[in-house]
Amino acid sequence: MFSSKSKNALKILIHLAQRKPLEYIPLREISEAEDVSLKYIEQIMPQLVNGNYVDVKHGKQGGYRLKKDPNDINAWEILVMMETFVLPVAELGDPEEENKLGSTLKMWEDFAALQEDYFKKITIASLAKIDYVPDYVI
Amino acid sequence: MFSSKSKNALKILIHLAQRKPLEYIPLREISEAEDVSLKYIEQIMPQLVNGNYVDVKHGKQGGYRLKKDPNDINAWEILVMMETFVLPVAELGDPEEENKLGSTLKMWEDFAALQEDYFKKITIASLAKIDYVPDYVI
DNA sequence: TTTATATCCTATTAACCTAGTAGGAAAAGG
DNA sequence: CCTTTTCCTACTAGGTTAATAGGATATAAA
Repeated sequence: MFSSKSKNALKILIHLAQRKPLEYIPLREISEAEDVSLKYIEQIMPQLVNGNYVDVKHGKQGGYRLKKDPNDINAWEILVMMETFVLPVAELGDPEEENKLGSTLKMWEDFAALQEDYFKKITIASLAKIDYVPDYVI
Repeated sequence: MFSSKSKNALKILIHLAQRKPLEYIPLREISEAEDVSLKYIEQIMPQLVNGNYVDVKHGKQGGYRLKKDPNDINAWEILVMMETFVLPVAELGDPEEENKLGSTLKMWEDFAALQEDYFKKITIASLAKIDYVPDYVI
């Protein structure tokens, strides 16, 4: 199961993508619109800032805004950033550990690839149902 | 991430599929071969019995044996049986909850279907690399 | 009938993770 | 200086998992 942090991070990015570009949106508005507590949402934002997905402005009239074209953000990178693990089983990646999976190794590897491909094809723009996106050159 | 119960349940079924059919295999042997503690494996077996995948014989010369043709057991049904949740997000299934997912709903639904399809196509026989399986009519 | 072998049942522990809450500091505009 | 807003850090409660453990029960073989 994906965490509520992942789910909410996606919802936040979608919300920002649907708002007027280049305008700073305070968390209070997102919190009310998406029905997530302000305090909880506050914990998600630093990662989105750190990942260079959003821009911050402090103080009055401040808030967050998208820093990238939503066509250039895919769901997979957000999940990877927010989740502790995105692997179907912990053993993958370490050849020593992978041995323990025996004949199931390929099944898990192929599934991991399938999952990654699936989410990489989904963009924030497509989720936000945006057709045309103005310049995001900031 | 899938639990170690799921991983081990699959490995146990594969082990049984690779052994001589109709013969009872004691857990001690599986425990040693697959490097899982006897006590831990003991907790997994009741579910496999309950799901009608294996047959039990108590006492001396007892143990477990496959009750179904490994070609007729797929990985998905084992995962569903062993995991508390197999959904990518908890909201799926309940229309009220699904609303909270907003425009990400379809993404999660489609992924759930993709995952199910993927694992349903994988049989214990294929994992065990068995070509021909004798009668499992018990 | 005894003994060794096996499963069965139930409890417990430790570790980890997550979700959500909370308080107050710092930044910045008006 | 006041208000708005983010930032930082700590905390708590709850749930889940992995793994261990002890002893009861079943059964075949000697």
